[in-house]
Amino acid sequence: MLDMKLFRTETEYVKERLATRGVASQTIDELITLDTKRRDLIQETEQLKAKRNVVSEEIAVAKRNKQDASAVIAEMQAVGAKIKSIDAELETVEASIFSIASHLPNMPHESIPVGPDEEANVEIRTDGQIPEFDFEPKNHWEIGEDLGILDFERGAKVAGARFLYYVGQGARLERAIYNFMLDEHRKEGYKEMLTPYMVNYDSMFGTGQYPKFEEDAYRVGVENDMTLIPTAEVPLTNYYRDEVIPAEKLPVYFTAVSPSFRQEAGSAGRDTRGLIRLHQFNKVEMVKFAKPEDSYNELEKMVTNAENILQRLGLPYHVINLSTGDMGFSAAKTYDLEVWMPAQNMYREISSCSNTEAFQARRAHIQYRDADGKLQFVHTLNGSGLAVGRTVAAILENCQNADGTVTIPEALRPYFGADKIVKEDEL
RNA sequence: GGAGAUAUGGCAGAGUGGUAAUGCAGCGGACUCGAAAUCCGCCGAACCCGUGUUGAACGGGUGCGCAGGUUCAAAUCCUGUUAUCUCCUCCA
Repeated sequence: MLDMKLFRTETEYVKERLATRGVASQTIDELITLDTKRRDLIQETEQLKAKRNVVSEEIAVAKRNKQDASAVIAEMQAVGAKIKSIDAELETVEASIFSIASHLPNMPHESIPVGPDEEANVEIRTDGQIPEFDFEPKNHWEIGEDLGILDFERGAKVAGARFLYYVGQGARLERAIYNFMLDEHRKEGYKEMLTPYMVNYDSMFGTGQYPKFEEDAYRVGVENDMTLIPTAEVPLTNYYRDEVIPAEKLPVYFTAVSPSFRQEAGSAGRDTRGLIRLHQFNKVEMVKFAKPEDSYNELEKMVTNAENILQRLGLPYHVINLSTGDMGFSAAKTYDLEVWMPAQNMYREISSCSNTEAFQARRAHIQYRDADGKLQFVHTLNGSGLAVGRTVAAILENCQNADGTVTIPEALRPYFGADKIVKEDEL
């Protein structure tokens, strides 16, 4: 959520910045009209309430003195009715303001490329050696199925398309990867957490998924409305919802592994095979709460933390700065890490690190007291470190051998307990 | 799942229809070489609106877990709801 004051005071600037994210300037005009209306109504009702307070005191005095107050009371009944009708009107105006404001995306940071879509993204740097094969490299799902460590067929039977079983060494590889990632992040100062996998509406609102993207999430429960988390960012960021974080604790770093549940509405037909696009996948997440003046420095450090995982695993990748058109709803600036996938001969997203500035903090009411003791919104950041399923896919493809086995990256061997994946017994 | 209790500033804690006590903490001062203790004073209920400033102030409204309702007037009465605690039930 953006600061209403900004719309009033910096109207043209806000219009210009939000236009880069596809927000029509009429929407801002409408918002400002409603805001003016709101403030007029507030003044109107508050004057009447001030009168009511004064007269109520007079009535109290009269009653104490056993005097008749029925004439004044009758007069106040009319005032009360007027207040009620103005307040009702005010309520509808505020509801309109809320429904517009809560659907507006964050303002993009000055340093990001302007453009309508991913074509405008800018590559920042590349790292790692793209592997050369003296054989035709296989897709990761072929490798996984041939080795008997990924079972998509039975996943589809038991749950549906875009679900799978990891089998034997596959399950062990997944576990090795997220244990490795969590240990790395713990060393970098992140507090390891385990979070709820279902959250309430307010939490989904706080991080910006709701109300605009309700169709992307899995809603469960009839009596009490819960949502399966689409990312651990939601429970981690909402940890401090409606709280004031003591300034000396900032910055706060959290990390957690969790499943992420996504409907993938609108991506029918894309990435229908393999580990790239699933309704349920594991992800190690990083979340930070920082003072505004530190948040962009913290973003750079977070990207470094995600890159470190790829470097330790020896996976080639590049870092891109997302354009205004490709960025997520809550983000002011986002770096994506894309890992090289040999079989597809292209980079695929494996991490996304964003600074949302005060956008989420304003929705979720997460504050701290600055040096003057004033309440300020913190800045929140989130990043994947990394998507575990896609990491499995990248390892299978980049580390595959001609004989169909897969070599385990050095850093993972203590976690995996072997140096290569060999064919599983048939089940 | 059933029954009961509780929810008020940073903390503790009064307030059963007339418009949020008090204590601790905090800030300033007196006393003191200094501190503690003591005494005096101030401040404090996340917020919103207006005038003003740009991080001075003033005025008004709101605010007692949350959302509604009754009333001229609600922390107080009514309804719903959430969280916590205790007991029962169930369970890993």
